[in-house]
Amino acid sequence: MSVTIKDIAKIAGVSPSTVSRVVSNHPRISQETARKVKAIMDQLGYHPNMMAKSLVSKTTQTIGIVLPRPAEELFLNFFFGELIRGIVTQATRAGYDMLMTTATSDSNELDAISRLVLGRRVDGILLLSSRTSDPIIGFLKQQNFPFVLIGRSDEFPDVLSIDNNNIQAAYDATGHFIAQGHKRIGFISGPPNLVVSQDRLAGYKKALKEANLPFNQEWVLEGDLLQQSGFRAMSFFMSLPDRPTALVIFDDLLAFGVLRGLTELGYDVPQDISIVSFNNIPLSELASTPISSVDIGTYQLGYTASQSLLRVVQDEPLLQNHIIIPHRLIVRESSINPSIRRTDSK
Amino acid sequence: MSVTIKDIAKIAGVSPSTVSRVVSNHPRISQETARKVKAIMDQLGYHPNMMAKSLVSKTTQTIGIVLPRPAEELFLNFFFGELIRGIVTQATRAGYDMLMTTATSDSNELDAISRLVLGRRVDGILLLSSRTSDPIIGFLKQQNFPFVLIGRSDEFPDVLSIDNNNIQAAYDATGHFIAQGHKRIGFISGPPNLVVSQDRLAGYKKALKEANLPFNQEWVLEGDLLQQSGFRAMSFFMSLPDRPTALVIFDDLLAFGVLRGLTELGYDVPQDISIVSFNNIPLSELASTPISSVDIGTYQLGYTASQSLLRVVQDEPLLQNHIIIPHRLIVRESSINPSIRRTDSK
DNA sequence: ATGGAAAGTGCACACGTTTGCGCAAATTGG
DNA sequence: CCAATTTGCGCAAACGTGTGCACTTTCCAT
Repeated sequence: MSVTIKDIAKIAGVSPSTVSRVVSNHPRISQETARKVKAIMDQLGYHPNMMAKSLVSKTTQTIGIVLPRPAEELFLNFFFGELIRGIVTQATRAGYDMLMTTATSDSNELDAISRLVLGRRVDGILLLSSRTSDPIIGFLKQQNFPFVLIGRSDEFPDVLSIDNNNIQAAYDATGHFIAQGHKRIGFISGPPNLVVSQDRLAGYKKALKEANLPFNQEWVLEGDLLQQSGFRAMSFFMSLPDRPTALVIFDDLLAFGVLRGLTELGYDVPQDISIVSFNNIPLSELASTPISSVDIGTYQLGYTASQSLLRVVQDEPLLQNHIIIPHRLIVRESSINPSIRRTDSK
Repeated sequence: MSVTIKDIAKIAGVSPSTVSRVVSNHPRISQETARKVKAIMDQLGYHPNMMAKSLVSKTTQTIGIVLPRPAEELFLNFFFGELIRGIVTQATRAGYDMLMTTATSDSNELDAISRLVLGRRVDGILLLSSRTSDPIIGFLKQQNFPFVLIGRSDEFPDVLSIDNNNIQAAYDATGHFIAQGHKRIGFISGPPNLVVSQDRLAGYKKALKEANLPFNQEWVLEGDLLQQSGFRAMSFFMSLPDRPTALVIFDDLLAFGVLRGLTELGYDVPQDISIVSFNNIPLSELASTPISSVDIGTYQLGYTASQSLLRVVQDEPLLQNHIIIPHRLIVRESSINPSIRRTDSK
């Protein structure tokens, strides 16, 4: 049995209300009573029961995140760990805890969310990925429940969101190859239902167009977030009679798969084929050929998202509805082809 | 305002008690009433308020984890993401959520724990790392609060724990070099206050001893969990007049740092120096020289720990107090030195 | 028919807090 | 010195749910 406010009250010879007011530093409590009650609390090791507190205050000091797919697939990608690192750091600093649950399949993700929301377990929700069409957003809006989206929603443009400018990011990455004189640039995309996949594809197309390079549908493949699909995409590209000389790849883990496959097949990176990818996980620079990658400030993304959510939850004014975290192309060996360079400078 | 049990009761023309019994499938409720009440619940979209439920049932359907250090340092290492992946997957399957918080410094970790425990926010706690001396364990035991330790406690041998046999693991890794004829084998350890660091060091010593190789204190360095310290350790080793030909390294991330440093200095792995490390993060095989690593079943570690904890929480019998997850040395290029091989087979 | 058990439901209280309101005592100002 | 205000505290209700107990009704066996 843990010690309650009533126990304290009884011993201190005051009413439970008074004890409650002491813990919440109510102004109309005398110095003396406060001291006496606090002493007893310390002595008995009192800690407020958060469940009771939440029940009446209708607030939980907790934010929720729902991992968008079975966690198993998800955490394989370093990206999410980094995101969560940002979130939990900020939340903790602000005195909030983080409740994490996961959908066991794509279909019951909404169930998982409503368990948290309608069960009043959390004060706000952080959405970790944005799909092109997402019933969850509609649900949360309808419930008028505080949430922040990491990513972007085309369906609901007024939703609070933290994102990168992924169009620009892909534009930069592709432009990096164009500047080197590459004419045949392929693209390995992410899951097609993610907004970020579409944005990066759009940036790729935009760069090609501005450089008057033809867009070749055969040079665009879909991947997921795992190495294997990078490997598969690579195999396909290399089997083409007219294959690209450079690849823009949706994610570092995919790029690792591509790199590995190319090496196994005896191709040289960046000599035979150059690659650049996104997210810049810490190990990109430690690959057999250090991988050029667009750093999207993953940690910052999570940290800022948590910060915005807590602002909303606490009814503080939000400076802007959409925050863009800056990106930066980190050029490493995988995307600098010396031979092409030479051709250029001639 | 969300719909409560009372609302349902009023509409259905029954008492709140009856509704409560319907949701919990109490046997002594007539089929008819149950159907009627359930229909109304569906129609109004009833969801039980978990806070109220927890208050009376004294159970939260939640397990807690406290990240042992500031989350920032922690998640940089892939290991923890993998661990959490195992935990959250199992917990979700069992119908539990996971509450995550973090200590903002080493000193207030106990505060973070007691917030969860004494605030009755969680039903059980998972301890992610085991230090040689840890006040948290004493606290939890004294509170008689359910918890499971990932690792091992020498102070409290009866504590429920999930661990690897790290002594054997390091013994195997070291033995792998000894078998190849290496005589000068160095060791880069982890944080000295972790039990796992000590175990692996012990396994290393044991292997040396059995092979009648001298133990050289100069060849044992302490690192942390980050690349940089791997780099530093490597620099030191290479500056020695009489330096090791093989290194056993506490963690993959450290190994990445070592590998990178060696490459930068123009040394060849495994020719000039062979390395083997622990944890086998997915990227180990994708390093410039694929890194040999002892796979400790990280995901399994988390999954099993969560499973054990939930058993305890639900008062189910536990089959054993200490579970050992098997390890396996994955040999890759970084630890196979062809030249030494040749010498051996002659 | 009759007694006893079983089924079905409601009452009232409990869980540990917060908070509006009321009241007495202390303080203030003219 | 008295009225008006302020200060300090307790009462009681509320938050949404669970559950022991009692009560009525139905069922079954004798």
